[in-house]
Amino acid sequence: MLDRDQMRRNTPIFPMSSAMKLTGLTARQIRYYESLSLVTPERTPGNHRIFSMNDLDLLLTIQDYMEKGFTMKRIGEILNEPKRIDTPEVLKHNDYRKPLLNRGDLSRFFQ
DNA sequence: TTTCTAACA
DNA sequence: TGTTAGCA
Repeated sequence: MLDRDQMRRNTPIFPMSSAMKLTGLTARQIRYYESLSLVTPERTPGNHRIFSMNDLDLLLTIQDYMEKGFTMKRIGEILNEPKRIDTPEVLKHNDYRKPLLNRGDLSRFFQ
C-alpha cells in the first residue's frame, strides 16, 4: 500500500552535508559505518555519497545503539546477522520501518 | 566549494 | 575518532 512513500524514502537525495546535519554524526563516523556495511548509501557518478531517508533513519538507529553502549562490531552483527537485506528492492516488499523485533531492549541480551 | 580515499598523530 | 593531504 502506498508504494510511492517507500520509493521516496529509498530515493537517494541527501549529500554528506545533509546527512551530517540531520543525524549529528561526523562525516568520518558515517563513512566508517559504511565501511562496516551498516549503511549503504548510493553514489553519484562522481563517487559522492547520496543518502535516502531510510539511510538516515538507519544512521539514527546506529546512533541509538551506540548510546546504549553497543560496540560498532556488535551493532554490525545485530544489523546484519538476521539476514537483514535492506536493498531497495527488498524493502519495497516489506513494510517501511516495520520494527525488527524489539530494538532498544536488545541491549539487555547483548550488553 | 564539497566530498572522497587513505593514512598518520 | 580527529585530522590532513591530494584528488575529482
